[in-house]
Amino acid sequence: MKKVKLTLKDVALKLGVSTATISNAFNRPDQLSVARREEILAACKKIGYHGPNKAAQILRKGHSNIVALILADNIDYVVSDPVASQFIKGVSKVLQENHKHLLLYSGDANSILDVADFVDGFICYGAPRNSHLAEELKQQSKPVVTVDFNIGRCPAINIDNEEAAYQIAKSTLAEGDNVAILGLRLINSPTTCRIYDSPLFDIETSVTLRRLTGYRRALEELNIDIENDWIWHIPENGGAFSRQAAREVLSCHPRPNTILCMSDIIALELMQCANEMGISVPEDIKITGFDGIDEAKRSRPPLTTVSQYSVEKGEAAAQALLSENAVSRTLGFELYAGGTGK
Amino acid sequence: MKKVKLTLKDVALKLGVSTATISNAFNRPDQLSVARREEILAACKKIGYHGPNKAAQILRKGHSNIVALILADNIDYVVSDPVASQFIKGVSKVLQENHKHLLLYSGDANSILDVADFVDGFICYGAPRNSHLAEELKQQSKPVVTVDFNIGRCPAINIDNEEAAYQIAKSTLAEGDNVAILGLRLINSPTTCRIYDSPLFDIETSVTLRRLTGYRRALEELNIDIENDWIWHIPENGGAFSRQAAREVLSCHPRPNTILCMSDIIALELMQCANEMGISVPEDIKITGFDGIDEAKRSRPPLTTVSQYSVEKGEAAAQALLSENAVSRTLGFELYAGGTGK
DNA sequence: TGCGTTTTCTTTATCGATAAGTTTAATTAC
DNA sequence: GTAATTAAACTTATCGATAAAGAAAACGCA
Repeated sequence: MKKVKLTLKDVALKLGVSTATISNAFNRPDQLSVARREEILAACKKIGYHGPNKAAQILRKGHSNIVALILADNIDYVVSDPVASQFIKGVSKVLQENHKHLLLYSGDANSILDVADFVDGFICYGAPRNSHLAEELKQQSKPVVTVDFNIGRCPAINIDNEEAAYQIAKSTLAEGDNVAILGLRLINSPTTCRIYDSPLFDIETSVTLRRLTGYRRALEELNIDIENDWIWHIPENGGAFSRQAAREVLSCHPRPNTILCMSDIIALELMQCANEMGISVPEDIKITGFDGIDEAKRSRPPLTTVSQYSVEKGEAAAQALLSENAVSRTLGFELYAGGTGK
Repeated sequence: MKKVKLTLKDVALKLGVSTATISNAFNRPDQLSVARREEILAACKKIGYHGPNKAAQILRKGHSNIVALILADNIDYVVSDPVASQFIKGVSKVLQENHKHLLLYSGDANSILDVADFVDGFICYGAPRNSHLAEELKQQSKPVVTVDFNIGRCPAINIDNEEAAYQIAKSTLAEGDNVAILGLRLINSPTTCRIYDSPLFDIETSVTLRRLTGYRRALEELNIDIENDWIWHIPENGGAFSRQAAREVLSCHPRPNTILCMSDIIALELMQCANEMGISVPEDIKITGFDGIDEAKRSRPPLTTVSQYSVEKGEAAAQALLSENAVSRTLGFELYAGGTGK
């Protein structure tokens, strides 16, 4: 058994035709007779030539069928987050249908230039916290689609975070409520804390700040005041960070009777804490989440939250990238009336 | 602003040196004087040349820094599965540390030949159900690491599924128990059902069959008989399929007092069903899971299960792929005594 | 000064294909 | 039967780099 790698040239030589003909047999059937084509393909199979080398094709053709999905956060964090997972699911589904491959790329890494030469485009999920990367994205000549933020010159997929937050808050709150907010990534701090007077992130790139705006609008309409020490900043959407905020807020005197959480993970952690501390939901405190992950539906009582259609978001992003003249889209959301908000 | 793509040649011409020198400036610093190198690098930055084209490098150098992670199941399913997510997390961590990129590849797709020409190696997570792919893997000339199964000629990362299942069963069961098993992927059926006399999958490639063997060993030691109609097959580790099995098993007369589940997802679904039906855990039935996902620890009562170190598994797989002379490894596990098994 | 060695840089073949442009063969037209 | 047209195959420049081998300059040492 020969272990040598066969090339187009070898095959051409062996079959006594030109390399162009072999190449055409594989990618341009109209350039040669059907009989010859089948003959060649059969011969290739026989001698173990599996088709043109992809690396060479990438160079020559200028595209690779690889799409890079840039995750603003660490990959290792993102895959554990149900919302992001669902998004990836949607992306990968559409890519597979179109015979494209998915390169998972962390925005933490230095630069997208590492892959820009060979991928066919970028989907960027979440505003990069690395400003360097944001700049590179803007200057990309390859197609780019942004999700949950926009950079102007390319299609963006969003939901109306402000409106969604407004609605969930409005549907839960009642005049006279004593409200706290467990926020996600509001200020530049690596630890969980109240926001006090810290400068907030840029509302242009931060989905969670738009949610805050929505909450505030609802609060205003109900004449409820909320001060900054009733708003928590949680740096990452994970159990440990959320747990600390949950403990703090539940230990307050007086304890708020309504807590708006900017993610389901946070809300679920809060529910568990409440349970451990003997506080009943929703009798003692009302809780709302955001995202609509599966686990929220399995909790007892089920979490009152906003469903984002994360899978559809992924699909929309991938479709936008693959289509020639895609436009930005704002996708819908849906209130999910669980049992924790009334 | 010129929009042309600069090449090594252009740069060389502009700077009045050879292409080789520019190339060396970027990848082989020892081949030219420090002064010249800095001069060149500075000039490149100035004219907007960001370094050698990666597509061309891949062809010429024969490697790409891309590692393909082949998922036996659909990607879209896998990213929603906590165990797989944790695994991916581990893989991506190690790859990032080594400046490699991660290509997520679904085993459902026709063939790995689509990417074999340019990736540096494969990590295959779970035995491919597509036998075609299994064959291709065996014949790969690129490095391959298998996880949760082995194909002989390349390093494999496993845990001792049989022993783990044996231990969790042994620690939970008592003589005289009336036992059912909710199994995962035991027979070739797309629907949830009891296994009856259907032929089981191959124990060589199926982790869950090894778990079954472990359970059986424990049952034998306790003189507990179990018949095939007390063993369910669930085709995928997801809510809907599990729910059906859960309903069925809980509706049996007489109802088993101990149910061994081959995944935490299944066990959690079972707990929820039990709850809805007014059956208490562990008073009325004891339940064990398998995997040790986070949600299992958050459930009430926490699930009694076996923790696999999925993240570590991912790390080990990636390390094995990257190291020259890697060997197969069997990783450890740990019993997690929740409140559902005693 | 002369000869061997080392450093620095250049020349050139090569990685494996594709697509535009040509040539040759086959078909149709009249 | 010959010109015009179409189909089928071939030639070759090119995609953008790298690495081996070679040339030139600089250096060391008697």
